[in-house]
Amino acid sequence: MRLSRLFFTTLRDDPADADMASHRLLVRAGYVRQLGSGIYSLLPLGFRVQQRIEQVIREELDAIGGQEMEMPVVHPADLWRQSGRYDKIGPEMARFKDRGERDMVLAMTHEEVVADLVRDIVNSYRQLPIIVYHFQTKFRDEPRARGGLIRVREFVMKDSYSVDADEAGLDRSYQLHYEAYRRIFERLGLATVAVGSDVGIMGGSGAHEFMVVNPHGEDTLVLCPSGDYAANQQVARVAVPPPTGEEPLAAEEVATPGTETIATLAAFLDVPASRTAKAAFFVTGDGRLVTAVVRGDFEVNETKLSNAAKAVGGLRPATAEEIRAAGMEPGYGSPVGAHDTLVVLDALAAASPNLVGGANRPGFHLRNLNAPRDFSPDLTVDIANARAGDPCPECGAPVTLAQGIEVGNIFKLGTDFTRALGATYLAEDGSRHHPVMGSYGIGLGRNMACIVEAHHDEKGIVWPASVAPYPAHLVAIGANRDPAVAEAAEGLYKRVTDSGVEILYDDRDESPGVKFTDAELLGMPMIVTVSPRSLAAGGAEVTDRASGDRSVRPLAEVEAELAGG
RNA sequence: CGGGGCGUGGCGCAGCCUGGUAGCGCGCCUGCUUUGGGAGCAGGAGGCCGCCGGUUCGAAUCCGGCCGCCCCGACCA
Repeated sequence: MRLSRLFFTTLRDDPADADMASHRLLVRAGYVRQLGSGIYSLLPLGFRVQQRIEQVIREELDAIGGQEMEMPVVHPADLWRQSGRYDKIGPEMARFKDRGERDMVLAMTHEEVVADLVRDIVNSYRQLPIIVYHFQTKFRDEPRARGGLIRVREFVMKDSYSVDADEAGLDRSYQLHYEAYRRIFERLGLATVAVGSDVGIMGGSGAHEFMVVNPHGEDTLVLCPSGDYAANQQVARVAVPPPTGEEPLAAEEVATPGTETIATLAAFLDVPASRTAKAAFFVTGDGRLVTAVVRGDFEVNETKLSNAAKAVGGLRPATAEEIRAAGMEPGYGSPVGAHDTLVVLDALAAASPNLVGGANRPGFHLRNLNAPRDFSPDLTVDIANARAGDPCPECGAPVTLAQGIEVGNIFKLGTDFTRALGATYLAEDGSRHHPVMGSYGIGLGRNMACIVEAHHDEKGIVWPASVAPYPAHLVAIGANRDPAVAEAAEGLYKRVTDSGVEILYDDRDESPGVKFTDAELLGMPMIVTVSPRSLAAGGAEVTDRASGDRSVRPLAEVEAELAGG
């Protein structure tokens, strides 16, 4: 591709609205342009990178038996009503009516379509298992786009779906994807950590997210330094140490004026926050009051609480009136004497005797609070939010926290969708079952951005060879005043191109400085310079973009290497 | 949705406070010179100052409303 013809432009200045390196560089180097908030065009260079990422994914999914297909972007709303998600999903799903006044949606994902196809096509266990996938545009009306290509509203995603006869089959398909994802991200040059994650609106029995550690990441990861444990903080377990053997003491009320926070309470009584109990109050989407009790030195993890309480429609903080209506006092609250509320006690708090907790009377707390003696929890489960330095739930070493960007995810869906859509198959013994599904996603643009995050320097992008839009960038210097340069560069370009290998060729009438700067900004793995100087030295100067190593090599040798792919 | 910031030529910005009819750098076009690290000289093109309304003799500038974009938070396969 001749740069003189390429539809692109480089920018000398950073765009004002770009914060992240990937955003800055992809715009400056002419790979992408923004059209609206969270909506981007891929220019020819960016599109080629996306295609190369796509090809890596395609190869690895084909290798585990995946079959590529394509499913529609626009779905009838009825399909989503059948799965129950039409009402479950909020305004992030775009909805519209077609000319016949029929409700339609822009698909955020394709579980429904796969389940619908399975319903039509699969009759027998002999047809299973199946892995299908496609690369398709998604539109999700995110509340806030951010970080350039990191969180956008319209994007191309690879989504694959496994359909198996039973849970054991799902486990195999899930494991196949897990391993394929490892290989994919390895080939893309992304260092990922697979973390256990929340299943969210998908339901299902298990999920992992493949995360790239990055300070701009939107998720917080809990990582064991020895690699024994990695989880999204949303679901990260908090270890419960063995009982101390401390005997429960008699509860006693103590006046604690003006201590509505754990910090003021601990200071007033001169006890560590870890010897207090914190009550937090929420209301579920269907109007139930949930009282969560964690140790005072922890925060409530709302995801874990919401899952434990099976909160329909999520949780919102309760109002003071709602708390008082259940017999509790904001700022001095505990489940002692409470009524009409689901009490969820954190496992660590349950294992911590003699805490200071609210007396449900303004200005008073209770010393030596102990469950179930002083109140009866409906549930005793882990609902505390993991902190840096907490012991790893596997090995006990202190965990660290890091921010991460989710570059891929895998979900065990189970039979929710096939059940809802009424897809069944006949087993060997003639019994009828719902196929078991899994779903697996990778966002292409986000991966492109993460690759740039991981592979750039102060001069520009440094593409890994696996995804570079072109393997090499040929720069002709002084071609318009030295016919030998023009002839050598044109000849090299023509013969390499004729061999079937496309490279970038800077044939523009620009100064050497501009050409070198652009070549480094654009980031092809190899920069080949042909100039009077290089010819005098015996050929073309070859620069490795990543290492900066340079050498002058005979034209024929460079040509052979490029043509050889 | 809450908080903050920003909207002036393709890009980056100044001008706004204190109203008087728009400027700088880069880029772009033409010519000459230059040619291994974002060249020089000369000439030139290009702006509904986000939109609507108001105040005023006069608005990029002051006032009101709206729209858009970015960041933090809320939210989130």
